Amino acid sequence: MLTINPTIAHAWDVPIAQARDIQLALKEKVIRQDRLKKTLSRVAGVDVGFEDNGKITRAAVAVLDFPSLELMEYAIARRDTRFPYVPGYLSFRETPAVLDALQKLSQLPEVLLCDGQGVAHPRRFGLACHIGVLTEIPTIGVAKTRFIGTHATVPEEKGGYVSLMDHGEEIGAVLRTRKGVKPVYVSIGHRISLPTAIHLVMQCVTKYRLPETTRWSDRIASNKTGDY
DNA sequence: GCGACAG
DNA sequence: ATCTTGTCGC
Repeated sequence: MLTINPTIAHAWDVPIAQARDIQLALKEKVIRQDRLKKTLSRVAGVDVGFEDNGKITRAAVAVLDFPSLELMEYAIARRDTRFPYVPGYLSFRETPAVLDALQKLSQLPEVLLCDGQGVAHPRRFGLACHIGVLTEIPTIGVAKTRFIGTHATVPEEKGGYVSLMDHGEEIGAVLRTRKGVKPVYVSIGHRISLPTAIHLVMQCVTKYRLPETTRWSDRIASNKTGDY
């Protein structure tokens, strides 16, 4: 089951200024080194969607067997949306529902790929970090578009990548998961190093741009087509 | 002051 | 995120 350290648990329905304080306090808890199982057997993806013009937040977690990437289990959770979308504070809008979904799983995943940034964030505490620090599950941020940072031209071949930089600091990697597709933005969430995160994301990719973990959670979170 | 801005 | 059709390219 999912247990959150009461020492770091906090309110979600807070003003932006307080959300910022929470980020500044929790960013110190982020572990940027590998603290995950050597041999993985369960990897998961999490994504969030909305219903009723945004009134309802819906989170979906898809757990896949590793390395076969076959869907093993999934969970969906819905709750009233309480926080607006404000760049830099996405986690305050989406995390509550994500925690609910994780709580429904029969077994927690050994690593979780999140749909958004990890430390590639203005205060180095994006969605993936927030979910990771609260749950202690190793997490990786896999975003479809850039939020902050600059980078050189990304090599065209599959698996090619360059550092995502911000004020001289490496905050992530811009990774070409397939030849001829737009790259994805990978960053540390919690309990994993960037090299390991990049490698793991590639291990979760088959024939599409996005890793299977996020493809499954996307599909489940948005009630789309697909058998599962 | 003027843009940029995860989902 | 979500609203939405056809269309260009491999």
